[in-house]
Amino acid sequence: MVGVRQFDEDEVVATALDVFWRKGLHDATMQDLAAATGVQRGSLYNAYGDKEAIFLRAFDRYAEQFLEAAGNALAQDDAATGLRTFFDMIIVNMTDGSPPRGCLTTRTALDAAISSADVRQRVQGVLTQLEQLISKAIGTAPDKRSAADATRLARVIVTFTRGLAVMERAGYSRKQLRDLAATFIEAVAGPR
Amino acid sequence: MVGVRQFDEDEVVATALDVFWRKGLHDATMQDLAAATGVQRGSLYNAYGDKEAIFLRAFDRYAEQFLEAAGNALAQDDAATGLRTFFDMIIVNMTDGSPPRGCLTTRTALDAAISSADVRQRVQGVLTQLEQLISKAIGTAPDKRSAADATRLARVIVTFTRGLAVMERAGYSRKQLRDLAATFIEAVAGPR
DNA sequence: ATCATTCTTGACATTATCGTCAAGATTGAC
DNA sequence: GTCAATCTTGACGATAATGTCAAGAATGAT
Repeated sequence: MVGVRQFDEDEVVATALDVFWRKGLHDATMQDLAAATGVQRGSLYNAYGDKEAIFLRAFDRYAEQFLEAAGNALAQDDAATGLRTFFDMIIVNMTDGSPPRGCLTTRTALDAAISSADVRQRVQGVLTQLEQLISKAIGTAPDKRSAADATRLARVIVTFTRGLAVMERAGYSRKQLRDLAATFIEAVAGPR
Repeated sequence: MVGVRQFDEDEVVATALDVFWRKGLHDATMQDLAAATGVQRGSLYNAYGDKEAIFLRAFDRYAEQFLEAAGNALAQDDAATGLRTFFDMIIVNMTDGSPPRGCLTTRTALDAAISSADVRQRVQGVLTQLEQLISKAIGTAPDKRSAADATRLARVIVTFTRGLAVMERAGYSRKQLRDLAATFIEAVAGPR
Protein backbone atom coordinates (compact mmCIF):
# COMPACT_ATOMS: atom_id res chain seq x y z
CA MET A 1 0.00 0.00 0.00
CA VAL A 2 1.34 3.36 -0.93
CA GLY A 3 -0.89 6.40 -0.62
CA VAL A 4 -2.46 5.39 2.65
CA ARG A 5 -5.96 6.19 3.89
CA GLN A 6 -5.96 9.31 6.04
CA PHE A 7 -8.84 8.32 8.30
CA ASP A 8 -9.77 5.50 10.62
CA GLU A 9 -12.38 3.40 8.86
CA ASP A 10 -13.87 2.07 12.06
CA GLU A 11 -14.31 5.56 13.37
CA VAL A 12 -15.93 6.71 10.13
CA VAL A 13 -18.38 3.82 10.15
CA ALA A 14 -19.24 4.46 13.80
CA THR A 15 -19.86 8.13 13.09
CA ALA A 16 -21.84 7.27 9.99
CA LEU A 17 -24.00 4.97 12.08
CA ASP A 18 -24.77 7.86 14.37
CA VAL A 19 -25.76 10.04 11.43
CA PHE A 20 -27.93 7.36 9.84
CA TRP A 21 -29.54 6.59 13.16
CA ARG A 22 -30.52 10.18 13.68
CA LYS A 23 -31.54 10.99 10.11
CA GLY A 24 -32.32 7.71 8.42
CA LEU A 25 -30.80 6.25 5.28
CA HIS A 26 -32.87 8.41 3.02
CA ASP A 27 -32.44 11.76 4.71
CA ALA A 28 -28.79 11.52 5.63
CA THR A 29 -26.75 13.06 2.83
CA MET A 30 -23.16 12.56 1.86
CA GLN A 31 -22.60 16.09 3.07
CA ASP A 32 -23.94 15.12 6.47
CA LEU A 33 -21.58 12.18 6.55
CA ALA A 34 -18.66 14.28 5.39
CA ALA A 35 -19.34 16.94 7.99
CA ALA A 36 -19.78 14.45 10.83
CA THR A 37 -16.76 12.35 9.99
CA GLY A 38 -14.47 15.16 8.89
CA VAL A 39 -13.77 13.22 5.70
CA GLN A 40 -14.44 14.93 2.40
CA ARG A 41 -17.25 13.77 0.21
CA GLY A 42 -14.87 12.79 -2.54
CA SER A 43 -12.85 10.63 -0.19
CA LEU A 44 -15.96 8.84 0.98
CA TYR A 45 -16.97 8.13 -2.60
CA ASN A 46 -13.47 6.91 -3.31
CA ALA A 47 -13.37 4.69 -0.26
CA TYR A 48 -16.87 3.23 -0.29
CA GLY A 49 -18.53 3.87 -3.61
CA ASP A 50 -21.78 5.40 -2.57
CA LYS A 51 -24.02 6.23 0.35
CA GLU A 52 -25.68 2.88 0.51
CA ALA A 53 -22.38 1.04 0.80
CA ILE A 54 -21.57 3.17 3.85
CA PHE A 55 -25.02 2.50 5.23
CA LEU A 56 -24.63 -1.24 4.87
CA ARG A 57 -21.40 -1.17 6.85
CA ALA A 58 -22.95 1.03 9.52
CA PHE A 59 -26.06 -1.12 9.68
CA ASP A 60 -24.05 -4.30 10.05
CA ARG A 61 -22.29 -2.73 12.99
CA TYR A 62 -25.63 -1.75 14.48
CA ALA A 63 -27.16 -5.18 13.94
CA GLU A 64 -24.25 -6.89 15.59
CA GLN A 65 -24.40 -4.68 18.65
CA PHE A 66 -28.15 -4.89 18.85
CA LEU A 67 -28.42 -8.64 18.56
CA GLU A 68 -25.66 -9.17 21.07
CA ALA A 69 -27.40 -6.90 23.56
CA ALA A 70 -30.69 -8.68 22.91
CA GLY A 71 -29.11 -12.05 23.46
CA ASN A 72 -27.56 -10.91 26.72
CA ALA A 73 -30.81 -9.45 27.97
CA LEU A 74 -32.71 -12.62 27.18
CA ALA A 75 -30.16 -14.83 28.89
CA GLN A 76 -31.85 -15.14 32.25
CA ASP A 77 -32.83 -18.21 34.21
CA ASP A 78 -36.45 -17.18 34.09
CA ALA A 79 -37.92 -16.58 30.62
CA ALA A 80 -40.29 -13.89 31.93
CA THR A 81 -37.41 -12.02 33.55
CA GLY A 82 -35.48 -12.35 30.32
CA LEU A 83 -38.33 -10.81 28.38
CA ARG A 84 -38.64 -7.92 30.80
CA THR A 85 -34.91 -7.24 30.61
CA PHE A 86 -35.06 -7.50 26.84
CA PHE A 87 -37.90 -4.99 26.55
CA ASP A 88 -36.08 -2.62 28.88
CA MET A 89 -33.09 -2.86 26.62
CA ILE A 90 -34.86 -2.13 23.39
CA ILE A 91 -36.86 0.71 24.90
CA VAL A 92 -33.70 2.37 26.15
CA ASN A 93 -32.15 1.69 22.76
CA MET A 94 -34.89 3.56 20.93
CA THR A 95 -35.44 6.40 23.38
CA ASP A 96 -31.78 7.18 23.89
CA GLY A 97 -30.27 10.43 22.70
CA SER A 98 -31.77 13.88 22.44
CA PRO A 99 -33.85 13.94 20.55
CA PRO A 100 -34.38 10.18 20.75
CA ARG A 101 -33.18 8.35 17.68
CA GLY A 102 -35.82 5.67 17.53
CA CYS A 103 -35.18 2.24 16.11
CA LEU A 104 -32.89 2.14 13.08
CA THR A 105 -34.17 -1.21 11.85
CA THR A 106 -37.77 -0.07 11.89
CA ARG A 107 -37.00 3.22 10.26
CA THR A 108 -35.07 1.41 7.57
CA ALA A 109 -37.87 -1.11 7.07
CA LEU A 110 -40.29 1.72 6.39
CA ASP A 111 -37.96 3.02 3.71
CA ALA A 112 -37.95 -0.48 2.28
CA ALA A 113 -39.96 0.42 -0.78
CA ILE A 114 -37.29 2.83 -1.92
CA SER A 115 -34.33 0.78 -0.82
CA SER A 116 -32.22 -1.82 -2.55
CA ALA A 117 -32.53 -5.55 -2.12
CA ASP A 118 -29.38 -5.46 0.00
CA VAL A 119 -30.93 -3.11 2.49
CA ARG A 120 -34.18 -5.04 2.67
CA GLN A 121 -32.21 -8.20 3.27
CA ARG A 122 -30.38 -6.71 6.23
CA VAL A 123 -33.63 -5.66 7.83
CA GLN A 124 -35.11 -9.11 7.37
CA GLY A 125 -31.93 -10.60 8.73
CA VAL A 126 -32.14 -8.66 11.96
CA LEU A 127 -35.79 -9.55 12.45
CA THR A 128 -35.21 -13.21 11.72
CA GLN A 129 -32.25 -13.46 14.05
CA LEU A 130 -34.10 -11.62 16.75
CA GLU A 131 -36.98 -14.02 16.39
CA GLN A 132 -34.63 -16.94 16.79
CA LEU A 133 -33.05 -15.48 19.90
CA ILE A 134 -36.44 -14.96 21.50
CA SER A 135 -37.72 -18.32 20.42
CA LYS A 136 -34.74 -19.98 22.00
CA ALA A 137 -35.17 -18.01 25.22
CA ILE A 138 -38.85 -18.79 25.68
CA GLY A 139 -38.56 -22.28 24.27
CA THR A 140 -36.27 -23.34 27.07
CA ALA A 141 -38.62 -22.05 29.73
CA PRO A 142 -39.52 -24.47 32.51
CA ASP A 143 -43.14 -24.75 31.37
CA LYS A 144 -42.00 -26.58 28.23
CA ARG A 145 -43.66 -24.73 25.46
CA SER A 146 -43.79 -26.69 22.21
CA ALA A 147 -41.20 -25.67 19.64
CA ALA A 148 -43.87 -24.58 17.17
CA ASP A 149 -45.60 -22.46 19.78
CA ALA A 150 -42.33 -20.86 20.79
CA THR A 151 -41.61 -19.86 17.20
CA ARG A 152 -45.05 -18.39 16.71
CA LEU A 153 -44.96 -16.52 19.98
CA ALA A 154 -41.46 -15.27 19.30
CA ARG A 155 -42.64 -13.73 16.07
CA VAL A 156 -45.50 -12.05 17.88
CA ILE A 157 -43.02 -10.60 20.34
CA VAL A 158 -40.79 -9.32 17.55
CA THR A 159 -43.83 -7.73 15.96
CA PHE A 160 -44.71 -6.03 19.22
CA THR A 161 -41.22 -4.59 19.51
CA ARG A 162 -41.71 -3.11 16.06
CA GLY A 163 -44.96 -1.62 17.29
CA LEU A 164 -43.15 -0.02 20.20
CA ALA A 165 -40.70 1.54 17.76
CA VAL A 166 -43.59 3.10 15.85
CA MET A 167 -45.23 4.36 19.03
CA GLU A 168 -41.95 5.98 20.01
CA ARG A 169 -41.92 7.85 16.70
CA ALA A 170 -45.51 8.85 17.32
CA GLY A 171 -44.42 10.61 20.47
CA TYR A 172 -44.82 8.11 23.27
CA SER A 173 -42.41 8.58 26.16
CA ARG A 174 -40.04 6.04 27.59
CA LYS A 175 -42.35 5.61 30.53
CA GLN A 176 -45.37 5.00 28.33
CA LEU A 177 -43.46 2.47 26.28
CA ARG A 178 -42.44 0.65 29.46
CA ASP A 179 -46.05 0.53 30.55
CA LEU A 180 -47.03 -0.89 27.20
CA ALA A 181 -44.33 -3.54 27.37
CA ALA A 182 -45.32 -4.50 30.90
CA THR A 183 -48.95 -4.90 29.93
CA PHE A 184 -47.97 -6.93 26.91
CA ILE A 185 -45.74 -9.27 28.86
CA GLU A 186 -48.35 -9.76 31.49
CA ALA A 187 -51.03 -10.51 28.91
CA VAL A 188 -48.92 -12.83 26.82
CA ALA A 189 -46.48 -14.52 29.13
CA GLY A 190 -48.13 -13.98 32.48
CA PRO A 191 -51.30 -16.06 32.83
CA ARG A 192 -50.14 -19.55 32.09
CA MET B 1 -66.82 33.31 -7.95
CA VAL B 2 -65.52 34.21 -11.34
CA GLY B 3 -62.58 32.27 -12.77
CA VAL B 4 -63.72 28.91 -11.51
CA ARG B 5 -61.57 25.97 -10.53
CA GLN B 6 -61.08 23.58 -13.41
CA PHE B 7 -60.81 20.41 -11.39
CA ASP B 8 -62.86 18.47 -8.88
CA GLU B 9 -61.25 19.00 -5.49
CA ASP B 10 -62.59 15.78 -4.07
CA GLU B 11 -61.17 13.84 -6.94
CA VAL B 12 -57.81 15.53 -6.60
CA VAL B 13 -57.62 14.79 -2.89
CA ALA B 14 -58.62 11.18 -3.50
CA THR B 15 -55.93 10.79 -6.13
CA ALA B 16 -53.41 12.55 -3.93
CA LEU B 17 -54.21 10.09 -1.17
CA ASP B 18 -53.39 7.27 -3.51
CA VAL B 19 -50.07 8.86 -4.41
CA PHE B 20 -49.14 9.56 -0.79
CA TRP B 21 -50.17 6.09 0.22
CA ARG B 22 -47.93 4.52 -2.37
CA LYS B 23 -44.96 6.86 -2.00
CA GLY B 24 -45.22 8.47 1.40
CA LEU B 25 -45.38 12.15 2.28
CA HIS B 26 -41.68 12.60 1.89
CA ASP B 27 -41.13 10.83 -1.38
CA ALA B 28 -44.21 11.94 -3.23
CA THR B 29 -43.33 15.03 -5.22
CA MET B 30 -45.54 17.78 -6.55
CA GLN B 31 -44.75 16.42 -9.96
CA ASP B 32 -46.10 13.04 -8.93
CA LEU B 33 -49.26 14.70 -7.71
CA ALA B 34 -49.56 16.79 -10.86
CA ALA B 35 -49.08 13.78 -13.09
CA ALA B 36 -51.55 11.62 -11.17
CA THR B 37 -54.25 14.25 -10.88
CA GLY B 38 -53.78 15.82 -14.28
CA VAL B 39 -53.61 19.19 -12.58
CA GLN B 40 -50.53 21.33 -13.21
CA ARG B 41 -48.06 21.94 -10.44
CA GLY B 42 -48.73 25.65 -10.50
CA SER B 43 -52.45 25.08 -10.08
CA LEU B 44 -51.88 22.85 -7.10
CA TYR B 45 -49.69 25.46 -5.48
CA ASN B 46 -52.32 28.06 -6.20
CA ALA B 47 -55.13 25.95 -4.80
CA TYR B 48 -53.49 24.45 -1.72
CA GLY B 49 -50.31 26.31 -0.92
CA ASP B 50 -47.87 23.47 -0.63
CA LYS B 51 -47.46 19.72 -0.56
CA GLU B 52 -48.13 19.36 3.11
CA ALA B 53 -51.48 21.12 2.85
CA ILE B 54 -52.52 18.58 0.24
CA PHE B 55 -51.23 15.80 2.39
CA LEU B 56 -53.24 16.95 5.38
CA ARG B 57 -56.42 16.90 3.36
CA ALA B 58 -55.64 13.49 1.96
CA PHE B 59 -54.70 12.15 5.35
CA ASP B 60 -57.90 13.42 6.91
CA ARG B 61 -59.80 11.55 4.28
CA TYR B 62 -57.80 8.43 4.98
CA ALA B 63 -58.23 8.71 8.73
CA GLU B 64 -61.96 9.09 8.42
CA GLN B 65 -62.31 6.04 6.19
CA PHE B 66 -59.94 4.00 8.30
CA LEU B 67 -61.54 4.77 11.65
CA GLU B 68 -64.99 4.15 10.30
CA ALA B 69 -63.94 0.78 8.94
CA ALA B 70 -62.27 -0.04 12.25
CA GLY B 71 -65.38 0.89 14.19
CA ASN B 72 -67.53 -1.28 11.96
CA ALA B 73 -65.22 -4.23 12.25
CA LEU B 74 -65.11 -3.99 16.02
CA ALA B 75 -68.87 -3.75 16.31
CA GLN B 76 -69.64 -7.39 16.98
CA ASP B 77 -71.51 -9.00 19.80
CA ASP B 78 -68.45 -10.91 20.85
CA ALA B 79 -65.34 -8.83 21.57
CA ALA B 80 -63.04 -11.60 20.37
CA THR B 81 -64.89 -11.84 17.07
CA GLY B 82 -64.71 -8.07 16.80
CA LEU B 83 -60.97 -8.18 17.26
CA ARG B 84 -60.55 -10.86 14.65
CA THR B 85 -62.64 -8.92 12.16
CA PHE B 86 -60.71 -5.78 12.98
CA PHE B 87 -57.35 -7.42 12.39
CA ASP B 88 -58.60 -8.89 9.13
CA MET B 89 -59.59 -5.40 8.08
CA ILE B 90 -56.30 -3.71 8.83
CA ILE B 91 -54.28 -6.50 7.29
CA VAL B 92 -56.25 -6.23 4.07
CA ASN B 93 -55.89 -2.46 4.32
CA MET B 94 -52.10 -2.64 4.41
CA THR B 95 -51.56 -5.49 1.97
CA ASP B 96 -53.92 -4.17 -0.66
CA GLY B 97 -52.66 -2.94 -4.01
CA SER B 98 -49.77 -4.12 -6.09
CA PRO B 99 -47.31 -3.60 -4.80
CA PRO B 100 -48.98 -3.37 -1.38
CA ARG B 101 -49.16 0.14 -0.03
CA GLY B 102 -48.61 -0.61 3.62
CA CYS B 103 -50.08 1.51 6.38
CA LEU B 104 -50.12 5.23 5.70
CA THR B 105 -50.32 6.20 9.36
CA THR B 106 -47.30 4.13 10.26
CA ARG B 107 -45.28 5.33 7.36
CA THR B 108 -46.15 8.89 8.23
CA ALA B 109 -45.26 8.33 11.87
CA LEU B 110 -41.80 7.18 10.86
CA ASP B 111 -41.34 10.40 8.93
CA ALA B 112 -42.41 12.23 12.07
CA ALA B 113 -38.97 13.58 12.83
CA ILE B 114 -38.96 15.52 9.60
CA SER B 115 -42.61 16.46 9.58
CA SER B 116 -44.49 19.44 10.91
CA ALA B 117 -46.42 19.56 14.15
CA ASP B 118 -49.63 19.36 12.14
CA VAL B 119 -48.65 16.07 10.60
CA ARG B 120 -47.51 14.60 13.90
CA GLN B 121 -50.79 15.63 15.44
CA ARG B 122 -52.81 13.81 12.80
CA VAL B 123 -50.88 10.64 13.39
CA GLN B 124 -51.39 10.85 17.12
CA GLY B 125 -55.03 11.60 16.53
CA VAL B 126 -55.57 8.43 14.54
CA LEU B 127 -53.79 6.31 17.12
CA THR B 128 -55.68 7.86 20.00
CA GLN B 129 -59.04 7.44 18.34
CA LEU B 130 -58.25 3.89 17.37
CA GLU B 131 -57.29 3.16 20.95
CA GLN B 132 -60.62 4.53 22.12
CA LEU B 133 -62.56 2.46 19.63
CA ILE B 134 -60.81 -0.69 20.73
CA SER B 135 -61.08 0.14 24.38
CA LYS B 136 -64.79 0.61 24.01
CA ALA B 137 -65.15 -2.65 22.11
CA ILE B 138 -63.28 -4.79 24.63
CA GLY B 139 -64.52 -2.82 27.62
CA THR B 140 -68.10 -3.81 26.91
CA ALA B 141 -67.22 -7.46 26.64
CA PRO B 142 -69.27 -9.83 28.77
CA ASP B 143 -66.37 -10.67 31.04
CA LYS B 144 -66.46 -7.15 32.49
CA ARG B 145 -62.92 -5.99 32.18
CA SER B 146 -62.14 -2.99 34.35
CA ALA B 147 -62.05 0.33 32.49
CA ALA B 148 -58.38 0.86 33.32
CA ASP B 149 -57.47 -2.60 32.08
CA ALA B 150 -59.42 -2.07 28.87
CA THR B 151 -57.52 1.15 28.16
CA ARG B 152 -54.16 -0.44 28.78
CA LEU B 153 -54.97 -3.48 26.71
CA ALA B 154 -56.38 -1.34 23.91
CA ARG B 155 -53.11 0.51 23.69
CA VAL B 156 -51.24 -2.77 23.51
CA ILE B 157 -53.48 -3.83 20.66
CA VAL B 158 -52.89 -0.56 18.82
CA THR B 159 -49.17 -1.05 19.29
CA PHE B 160 -49.40 -4.54 17.85
CA THR B 161 -51.21 -3.24 14.78
CA ARG B 162 -48.31 -0.85 14.27
CA GLY B 163 -45.97 -3.80 14.55
CA LEU B 164 -47.91 -5.61 11.84
CA ALA B 165 -47.51 -2.58 9.59
CA VAL B 166 -43.75 -2.72 10.06
CA MET B 167 -43.65 -6.45 9.40
CA GLU B 168 -45.57 -5.89 6.19
CA ARG B 169 -42.92 -3.40 5.06
CA ALA B 170 -40.26 -5.92 6.01
CA GLY B 171 -41.75 -8.31 3.51
CA TYR B 172 -44.21 -10.47 5.43
CA SER B 173 -47.12 -11.75 3.36
CA ARG B 174 -50.79 -11.30 4.06
CA LYS B 175 -50.96 -14.88 5.22
CA GLN B 176 -48.05 -14.46 7.62
CA LEU B 177 -49.58 -11.32 9.03
CA ARG B 178 -52.86 -13.16 9.59
CA ASP B 179 -51.01 -15.91 11.42
CA LEU B 180 -49.33 -13.32 13.59
CA ALA B 181 -52.61 -11.64 14.40
CA ALA B 182 -54.28 -14.94 15.22
CA THR B 183 -51.49 -15.91 17.58
CA PHE B 184 -51.60 -12.52 19.20
CA ILE B 185 -55.35 -12.60 19.74
CA GLU B 186 -55.20 -16.07 21.14
CA ALA B 187 -52.40 -15.15 23.51
CA VAL B 188 -53.94 -11.90 24.67
CA ALA B 189 -57.67 -12.31 24.49
CA GLY B 190 -58.03 -16.04 24.41
CA PRO B 191 -57.10 -17.63 27.74
CA ARG B 192 -59.28 -15.84 30.25
C1' DA C 1 16.20 10.09 -2.14
C1' DT C 2 13.21 8.68 -5.65
C1' DC C 3 9.24 6.49 -7.57
C1' DA C 4 4.88 4.62 -8.22
C1' DT C 5 0.66 4.19 -6.19
C1' DT C 6 -3.11 5.51 -3.70
C1' DC C 7 -5.63 9.01 -1.37
C1' DT C 8 -7.42 13.81 -1.09
C1' DT C 9 -9.27 17.93 -2.73
C1' DG C 10 -12.16 21.11 -4.97
C1' DA C 11 -14.51 21.89 -9.06
C1' DC C 12 -17.78 20.34 -12.45
C1' DA C 13 -21.83 18.55 -14.83
C1' DT C 14 -26.24 16.58 -14.03
C1' DT C 15 -30.57 15.97 -12.17
C1' DA C 16 -34.39 16.97 -9.24
C1' DT C 17 -37.31 19.65 -6.46
C1' DC C 18 -39.16 23.62 -4.67
C1' DG C 19 -41.76 27.80 -4.75
C1' DT C 20 -42.86 32.12 -7.51
C1' DC C 21 -44.63 34.94 -11.07
C1' DA C 22 -46.26 37.30 -15.20
C1' DA C 23 -49.05 36.55 -19.06
C1' DG C 24 -52.90 34.47 -20.92
C1' DA C 25 -57.34 31.89 -20.56
C1' DT C 26 -61.75 31.23 -18.55
C1' DT C 27 -66.12 32.28 -16.73
C1' DG C 28 -69.88 34.10 -13.54
C1' DA C 29 -72.08 38.50 -12.81
C1' DC C 30 -74.07 42.49 -14.60
C1' DG D 1 -71.47 41.29 -24.71
C1' DT D 2 -68.33 43.21 -21.47
C1' DC D 3 -65.80 43.20 -17.25
C1' DA D 4 -63.34 41.79 -13.39
C1' DA D 5 -61.90 38.24 -10.67
C1' DT D 6 -59.84 33.93 -10.40
C1' DC D 7 -57.57 30.09 -12.34
C1' DT D 8 -54.06 28.02 -15.53
C1' DT D 9 -49.83 27.70 -17.81
C1' DG D 10 -45.09 27.51 -18.67
C1' DA D 11 -40.94 29.54 -17.63
C1' DC D 12 -37.65 31.10 -14.17
C1' DG D 13 -34.39 31.23 -10.30
C1' DA D 14 -32.81 29.09 -6.23
C1' DT D 15 -31.30 25.28 -3.68
C1' DA D 16 -29.64 20.79 -2.89
C1' DA D 17 -27.98 16.31 -3.85
C1' DT D 18 -25.59 12.97 -6.71
C1' DG D 19 -21.62 11.03 -8.79
C1' DT D 20 -17.20 11.98 -11.50
C1' DC D 21 -12.71 13.64 -12.47
C1' DA D 22 -8.18 15.82 -13.03
C1' DA D 23 -4.62 17.75 -10.44
C1' DG D 24 -2.06 17.74 -6.37
C1' DA D 25 -0.47 15.64 -1.87
C1' DA D 26 1.21 11.95 0.80
C1' DT D 27 3.69 7.78 1.68
C1' DG D 28 5.50 2.79 1.64
C1' DA D 29 8.82 0.31 -1.05
C1' DT D 30 13.17 0.17 -3.17
